[in-house]
Amino acid sequence: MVDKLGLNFYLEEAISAARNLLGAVLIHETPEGTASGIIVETEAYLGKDDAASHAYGRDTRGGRRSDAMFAAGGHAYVYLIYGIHCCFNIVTGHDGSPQGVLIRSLEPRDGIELMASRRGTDNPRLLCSGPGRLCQALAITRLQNGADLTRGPLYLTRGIQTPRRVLATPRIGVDYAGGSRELPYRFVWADPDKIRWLSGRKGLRETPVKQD
DNA sequence: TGTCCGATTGGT
DNA sequence: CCAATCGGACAG
Repeated sequence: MVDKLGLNFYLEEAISAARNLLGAVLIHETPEGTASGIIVETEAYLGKDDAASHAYGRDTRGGRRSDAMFAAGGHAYVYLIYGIHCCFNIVTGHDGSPQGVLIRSLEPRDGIELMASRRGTDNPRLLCSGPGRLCQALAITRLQNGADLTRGPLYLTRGIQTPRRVLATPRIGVDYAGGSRELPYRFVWADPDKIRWLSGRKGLRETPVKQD
């Protein structure tokens, strides 16, 4: 178990965090074994002014599904979508500021056999390309909602590689969000060896994002 | 209590 | 293109 990302990393704003999370490694250690992947696709979701966000129109917690988004950065927000799949978010910012980063795709790294078993497929491209798929591959469920990512078996580490090419595109599946629909809050690692792991190829000709 | 629908996925 | 499957959000 190596250098977990610490609290300071998670306190930044969701948009810059979403960009900076590309290349980090998401790891889940379970009794079955350890599974991990390199983050290659993210989306930022902001607070009460972002119509695509589950925190839209909200200033405070209120016994709702999205309450975990109000936690301090470094916690998990996991929710069930379509009654079937889970989606995993990394909460960012300070306590009371509801924002987070949806992890949309990973490049599979450790525990590939375990992930294949959980996913019911050997096709490496179908293991972690998509928010629901990666949750199944890493055994992330609503039990992890609110989990502290700086302590415990679900955590991140700094990756080895640094993205050379990053694109920003509109977020996927938020056509209901009116004016927020077109905001370029989806970030994809667009280098040739990473594109194959993305959940979709749409919008890959959008705004290039300045590198570090 | 009742209705509507989703930050998705997999199969026709 | 469409069904799966269920709980959150909101109207009444």
